Amino acid sequence: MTEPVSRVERKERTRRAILDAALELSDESTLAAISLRQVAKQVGIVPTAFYRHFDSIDALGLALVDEAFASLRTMMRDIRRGDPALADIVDRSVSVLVDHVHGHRAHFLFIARERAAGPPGVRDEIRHQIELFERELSTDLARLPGTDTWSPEDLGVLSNLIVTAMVSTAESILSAAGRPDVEKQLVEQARTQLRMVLVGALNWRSKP
Amino acid sequence: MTEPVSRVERKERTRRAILDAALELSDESTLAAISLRQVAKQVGIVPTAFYRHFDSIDALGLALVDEAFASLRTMMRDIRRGDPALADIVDRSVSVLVDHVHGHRAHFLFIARERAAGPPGVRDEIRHQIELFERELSTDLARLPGTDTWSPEDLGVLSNLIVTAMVSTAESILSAAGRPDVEKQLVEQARTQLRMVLVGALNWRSKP
DNA sequence: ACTGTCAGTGTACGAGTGTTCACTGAGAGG
DNA sequence: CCTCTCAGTGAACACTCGTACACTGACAGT
Repeated sequence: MTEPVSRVERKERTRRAILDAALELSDESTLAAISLRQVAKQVGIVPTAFYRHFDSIDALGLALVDEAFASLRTMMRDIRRGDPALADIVDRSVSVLVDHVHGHRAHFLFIARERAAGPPGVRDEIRHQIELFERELSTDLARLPGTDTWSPEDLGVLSNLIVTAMVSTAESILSAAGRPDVEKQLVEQARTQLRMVLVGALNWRSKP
Repeated sequence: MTEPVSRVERKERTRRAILDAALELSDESTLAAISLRQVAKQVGIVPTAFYRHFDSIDALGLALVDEAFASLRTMMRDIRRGDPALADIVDRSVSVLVDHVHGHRAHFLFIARERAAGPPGVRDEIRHQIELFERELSTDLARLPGTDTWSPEDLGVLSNLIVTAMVSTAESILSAAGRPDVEKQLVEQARTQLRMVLVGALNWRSKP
């Protein structure tokens, strides 16, 4: 079963266990309210051993942010993959988002919490990553037909609106866990909102 | 100066001091990470005296939520007051929002944090209050001309989108404190987003 | 003037906190 | 084989934490 246990491999395994433990504890509390000792107890190591892997809880938080956004990036790739048929781009985007929220529930929960309440460094990093998403979306939108008359500024503004709506949708879905009817309604709402925004976009002229 | 100090008045004064202290401490941390003793020290009372006013930190949190949303309600009234001239309703709404964010910075900061990371009871209450705002906005929108063809569901969806965007704007402005140029840009972005949504709304037909 | 109420005090407790330090012992490299 | 590295140990430190308890003394009602 667990035969080849090299030294570095063992260390990496413990590191993972620490990350998972912190993620699990973040379910019920904030990172700022989690103690190094709680994490250590959950992992099954002595508190001081924690320092072999991270300098502080804050550093652990930054590592978790990296991890969470790495999985978000694969989500974006999933959305872009395949046809850019404008007709069902909305349905496709929303359903991929919902799938990822379910598949990476802990990560989304962590980001949602720490975005507002995490240590300053963690908050800044999350804000920065979300900003990167907006920029990516912006260049994607620029490739769409009908956006010729748009100024780059307006494209950015639109991207921000869409990303904000999707972040909000993800957070709502998280808090609707275990109530499939509520979730279904939220998904339908997200679809409608995207369509509304799209209708607005198609009738928009920059510098009106 | 401080002549008429009746008993109940003294108590109320201490209660206010506790609320203010908690609000101030929330600037740098989450309610869940704030200790009863920190609050007591800041107020200048002994820790056990805290219980004369609140059963727990959570109860304090709920009181703060009530207070914060009371001031938000006056904001809504400010927006509604006066002419419903559709032309400058956007500019008016945004500028009132910005004014209130500046005038009640601590309250907005508190809500933004606790909305995502507060104790469950506090989170639920905030969510509920925001939902009430959406409903209010929904009935306001229904009074606007051109919404005849709208279904009540779509009105709710649109309200949610607008409220979400405004909440996000408020949070962004909070984190842009001390950088007037960034704030100016955010305000302009909020205006543009509302206009985009409005354009979408005017071209919308329910059940397309 | 006498008395009851009650906001605030002071002490004490057991439990949990981050961080230090010297340590152990299994795996890696020569 | 023998040494070096280093993930994890365990005791000890000087705190902070929430809460229980008996208390004081100024105000309010009679």
